[in-house]
Amino acid sequence: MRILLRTHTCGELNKKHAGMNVILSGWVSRIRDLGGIKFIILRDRYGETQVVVNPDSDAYSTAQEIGREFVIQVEGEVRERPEETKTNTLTGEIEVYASKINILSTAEVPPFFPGEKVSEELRLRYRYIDLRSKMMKDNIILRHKMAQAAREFLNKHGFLEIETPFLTKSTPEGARDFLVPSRLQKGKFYALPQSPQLFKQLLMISGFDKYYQFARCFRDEDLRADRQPEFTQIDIEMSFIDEEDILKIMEEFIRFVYNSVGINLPEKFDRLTYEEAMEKYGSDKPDRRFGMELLDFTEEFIDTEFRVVKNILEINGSVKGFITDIPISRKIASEYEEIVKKFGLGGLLWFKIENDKVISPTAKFLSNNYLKLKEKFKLKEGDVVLLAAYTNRNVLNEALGTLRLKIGKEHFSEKMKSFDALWVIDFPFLEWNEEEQRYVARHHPFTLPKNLDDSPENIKAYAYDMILNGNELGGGSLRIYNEKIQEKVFELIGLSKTEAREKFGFLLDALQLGAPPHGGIAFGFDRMVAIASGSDNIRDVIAFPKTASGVCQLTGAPSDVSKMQLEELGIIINNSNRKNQKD
RNA sequence: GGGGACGUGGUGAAGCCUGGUUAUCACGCCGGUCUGUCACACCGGUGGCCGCGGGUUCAAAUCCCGUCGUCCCCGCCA
Repeated sequence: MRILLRTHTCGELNKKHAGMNVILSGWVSRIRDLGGIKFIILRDRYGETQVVVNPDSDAYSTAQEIGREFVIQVEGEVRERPEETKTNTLTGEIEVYASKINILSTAEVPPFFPGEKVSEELRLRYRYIDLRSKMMKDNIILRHKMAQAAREFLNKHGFLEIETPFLTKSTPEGARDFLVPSRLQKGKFYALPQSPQLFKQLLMISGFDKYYQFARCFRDEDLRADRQPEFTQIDIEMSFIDEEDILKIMEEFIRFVYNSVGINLPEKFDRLTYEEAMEKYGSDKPDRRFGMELLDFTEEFIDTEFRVVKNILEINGSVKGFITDIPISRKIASEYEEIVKKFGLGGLLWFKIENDKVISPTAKFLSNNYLKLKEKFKLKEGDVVLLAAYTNRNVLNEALGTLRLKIGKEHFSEKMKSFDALWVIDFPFLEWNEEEQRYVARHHPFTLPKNLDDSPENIKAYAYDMILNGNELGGGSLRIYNEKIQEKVFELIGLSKTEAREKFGFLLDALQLGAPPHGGIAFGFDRMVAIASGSDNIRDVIAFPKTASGVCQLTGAPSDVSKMQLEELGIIINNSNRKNQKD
C-alpha cells in the first residue's frame, strides 16, 4: 500500500481546516519544550506550522527524540488556537495536535541554522542548509517567477526557445574563454560560450525570425559582487526589425517581467544618448534617482586668474560639477578629492552657501566665479557645489560621475529605493585599446555601424543598453547582415582577412547565403532578479554560486583530476605554475 | 596583476593598537526544572593548540614576514 507522506503543506492550513485530520511533512525548525506540552515548528517550502505535542499523546515519546532540522511526518488534528495565542503569521490562527510523529530522517546538529547570521563562506559550503532560509527560498522563488513571466511574454509574442551548444569554438575579442580539452582531437579545445551571439545570428539566417533562450554564459575573468564565471542571460534575437522595434518590445518585456513580481516600472523608458549620459551623469549606466546632474561651469570660469583652473582652460579644458546639499567639510572634501585624483584630476573645488554667503577654502581666489554660479543656478542656503577642472572632458565626466555615485549611495539611500529605467543609445562603435594599440569593438564586432565611413572615433553603433537603477540590465544591437560591411569592420579592428576567415569563416559564409536584417539583446538575468530582490549580490539569487576566486565551496571545484584523465586528453600539467600544491 | 578589510569553541562577536591572569560575551549544544510557548523562561554544564608556517622576545591571539582562505574595489569583464 502507498504510504501517504503528506495531505497538506506547512503553508496552507487556516481555521477553515479546523477539525480536519491532516498529515504534514517537513523540517523541524524549532522545538519549544515547556516540560509537559511541546511545540514543534514544522517547516517546508510553503511555510511553517506549529505542531502541539501533549504528554498524553502517542506522539510524545517520539517527540522526545527529535532535534532541529530532523525531517519528520506529523499526523494530527487541525485546531483553531486559543484566542490569546493566535499570531498574525500566515498559519498563526491554527495548530496541529499531533497524534503520531514519524521520524523520516535524523539530522546532526548543523553548523548553522537556516537564516542564522553567519559568514557567506559557510553558507556556500552548506548551501542546502542556507537555501532552507526564508530569504534564500524567497529569492529562488522570485527567480522562478521572473523566468516564467519572461517565457510567458516571449511565447505570447511568437518567440521560439531554441538551445545552442555549450561546446563551441574559441573566439578572439571579448572575454577570456573557458576551454574544454577534446579527447577525440587531442591537443584541441572547445570553448564554453561567452554568449550565444553567433549562433543566434545563424538562427536568424536560418529563418527563425524570433528567438530566445535562457542561455548560460561563461567568461573566465576576475569576479565581482555582481559577476560570476557562469551566469544566465535571457538571450533574444529578431529579424526584419529596426532599432525602434526592439526598444519598444523589450521595454514592454522588462515591464511585464517586473510587474509579475509586483514592481511597476515607468510607462515609457527615457532614452539618453551615450554622450548625454556621459555629460549629465559621467557614466554609461546612469543612476538618476538622486538627481545631482553634472553641469558645465566652464563659462563661469573663463576669466579666472586662479592658476590651476586658468591653465586648464587655456588648453581647451572644462570646468564641471554638480549641486547637492550634503554636509561638507575640509575633511570630507579631501576624501572626495582622493576619488577624482585617481582619474588624474589635480583636485576638487567646493563651496557652500551659508548665511547667503559663499564659503570655501578657495573663496579668496574664486569667489567671483562662485558668485556667478550662485546667481545662475539660484543657489539657496545649504547648497554645496563640488566642481573640478580638467583638460580631458571624458575623464572629467567619469571622475565626477564616480564621485556623484558615491555621494548618492552615502546620502540618498531613501531615494535609492525607487525604480528608474532608461535606455542608453548611440554608443560609440569603437574604443581605443591602449594595450593592444588598436581599435576594438565597444559592443562586439558584429554590431551594425551607423556611419561606417566616418573617422573611426566618430562612428556610432546601432547599439543600446537598458539601465535599471544604475545597473546595466541588458544590451544589444542591430547586427551586420552584409558580408562586405562585416569584412570592413574586421579590418577596422585590425583583424586580418586570414584571421577573420579562420575565426569567423562560418559567419562570413552565412552572411553570403541569405542573411535577413536582424538584431537583438541579452539581459543579465541574475542581475534582473537581484535588483528585484533588493540584494546587491547576485550570489543571493543563484542556487549554487561560486566565490570571488571561482571556487565552488560546496563541491570543491575546480579540483585535481587523475593522471589517466590527463593522459587521455594529451595534457601535461606544468607543476611549477600550480597553486596549492599538495602532492 | 594591484589595493583594502577580515580570519579567535559549532556560530556571531570582544580582546590585538599599548605582548604577561584561567582568552570574555551572546547564540547553539548537553543536563535539570517547568503543561500555552512562539527568539519559551530559569538553573547548571560542555566546548578554543586564537587559519597555517616562520621570525622577534624571558614571554605572542596580540609585534614582524610569508602563506592560504573569504569579502570589497581597481585593472579585466566585446
